[in-house]
Amino acid sequence: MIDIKTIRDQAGLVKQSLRKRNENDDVVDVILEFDKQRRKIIEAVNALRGQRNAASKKVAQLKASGENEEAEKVIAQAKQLGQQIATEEKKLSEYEEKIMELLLRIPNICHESVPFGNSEDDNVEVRKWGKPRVFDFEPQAHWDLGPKLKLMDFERAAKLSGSRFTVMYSCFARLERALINFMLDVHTKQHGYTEVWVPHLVKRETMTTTGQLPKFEEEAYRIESDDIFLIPTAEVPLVALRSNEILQEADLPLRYVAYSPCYRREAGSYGKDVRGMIRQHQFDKVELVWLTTPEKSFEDLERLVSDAETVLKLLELPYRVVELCTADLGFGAAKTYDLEVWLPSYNNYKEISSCSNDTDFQARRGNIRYRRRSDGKLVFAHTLNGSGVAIGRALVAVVENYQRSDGRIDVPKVLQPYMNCEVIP
RNA sequence: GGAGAGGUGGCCGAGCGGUCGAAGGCGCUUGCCUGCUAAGCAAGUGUGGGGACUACCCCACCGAGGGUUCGAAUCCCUCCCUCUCCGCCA
Repeated sequence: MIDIKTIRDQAGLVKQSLRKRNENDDVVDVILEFDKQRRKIIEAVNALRGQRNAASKKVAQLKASGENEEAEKVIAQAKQLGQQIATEEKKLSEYEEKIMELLLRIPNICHESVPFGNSEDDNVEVRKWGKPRVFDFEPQAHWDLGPKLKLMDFERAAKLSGSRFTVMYSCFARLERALINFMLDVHTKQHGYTEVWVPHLVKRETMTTTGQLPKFEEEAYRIESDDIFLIPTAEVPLVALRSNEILQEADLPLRYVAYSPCYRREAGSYGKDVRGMIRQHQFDKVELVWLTTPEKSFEDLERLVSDAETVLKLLELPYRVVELCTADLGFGAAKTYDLEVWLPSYNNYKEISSCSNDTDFQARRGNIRYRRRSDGKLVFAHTLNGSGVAIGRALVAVVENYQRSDGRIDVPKVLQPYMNCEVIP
């Protein structure tokens, strides 16, 4: 959520940011008008309440000195005031609700460094690492190779759960688990993250903190009986972990890493990535989250990206780093880098990690603050999140990039201790 | 799921219808004192919102939301959470 003060003081900037994202900016003027009304009512309510408080005080005094008749008179007046206050308060809460509803649906303000663009085609490649392997045979896509090896089973997954699910057996199932452990170890041991184990079902409030709600409710799986949601990423519980808390500046940055399954309805992506396990309703991910200060957050984002890159480097998977343009930026993000891994089946790079600085957008929604040492003030923290990295897509990348002409798959060196083998199967 | 207890400021903890934004303690800040440190003494120390927009005034906030009342941290209702016991259970 952006600060209503920013809308008041820098309406132009907010409108510009919305337009850069290809969004309508009319909402800004609507909010400004509601805000004007709201403040007018607040003035009125405050004055009325002041009068009533004074009257109540008088009642206490009069009763103490035994002037009961006089007290009754004042009580009658105060009762009148109470009714007026009630009407004004009702109007006030109506405006406040309207403003909050709109505010919760406005995306974060793009950082000035974000390249302008109209679609994902305008994203900017920042750097490349590794060279896509040149095969001396026709490499197979994982959706062909996996079932052929009887290690991936899309048919039975569909029987159990419908489309966009996968069943895996033996070496592939173990590879999934190996990747999870490998990545958690890299981030905890090499990068110093704190490992967190999180709930996969969260409250509406928690989903609102990170920005999944209210705008994208149709994207989430919801358990109706309890109005509780399956997390679409561990970012949700990790960011909200410290909601409504006051942090110590000395403790910042807090850096969390968590493995979790991710559940996404993928509403509206009907034609996309229909083959294989690239786009699933359920997938595993190791997620990185930082809670940091406004002064450091953009610098920290570079660190976060580099931490995610380390995983791909260690796996020796060719990838590139792309900076998202304004039109492709996510709802809560002020700036985002995507990591894209080379996939032979796509003959292209495919997103495997997305690293964003959400600035104070989520912190304001979740009320995550810290006490600033320099002046003792409470300020909203900045939150960063990034995949470190997506497990399912990493598995696909390993399978496709490490395949041999005989259909077997070499196990990347760093995974061998986790797999207890050098080749699959 | 059943029975009971409870949720108060950065923390601990009083208050149970009016002068309570909230005693007391701890912590923190400043000043004094002091070879250093510790102790001691004194003062200060919540957040948010409105308006004047400087040192000022007002309003709200004692888990959340409703209600009773001239007036609620204090009474009533609903919800959330924590703890204890019972039941069930991976």
